[in-house]
Amino acid sequence: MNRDFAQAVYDIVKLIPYGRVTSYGAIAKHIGSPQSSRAVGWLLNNSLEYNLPAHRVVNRNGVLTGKKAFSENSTMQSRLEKEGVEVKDDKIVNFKTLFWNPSDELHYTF
DNA sequence: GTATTGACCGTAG
DNA sequence: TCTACGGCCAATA
Repeated sequence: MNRDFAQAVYDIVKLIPYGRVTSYGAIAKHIGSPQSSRAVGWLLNNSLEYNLPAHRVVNRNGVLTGKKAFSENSTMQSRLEKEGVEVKDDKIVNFKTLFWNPSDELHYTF
């Protein structure tokens, strides 16, 4: 597997603050491959065992497209709601407000 | 080495 | 506003 790519994705996901969310595209863009959002999603699916806050990562519309990847079909939504994120019909209500841009954390500079 | 799949995204009609 | 298509990247068969 492309270790560098995977590592970068995992590191960024780990930086997502409590109660905030981001998108696959934003992560991919921050890494340097704006078109690799699919790979990001794939990697997250394979990193459920890594103890990452993967539930804070959704698609560009704020929809919980990856909820079915979790053990229970409602695990993702439950965790988000537990963090104060309002979820309605599988999508984040205040997505635009809760959205966390990785660029805000300038720890990562490419 | 080729084909297919997947937690996606942007553009065009 | 909604749908369709193509493209991109990593992993698997």
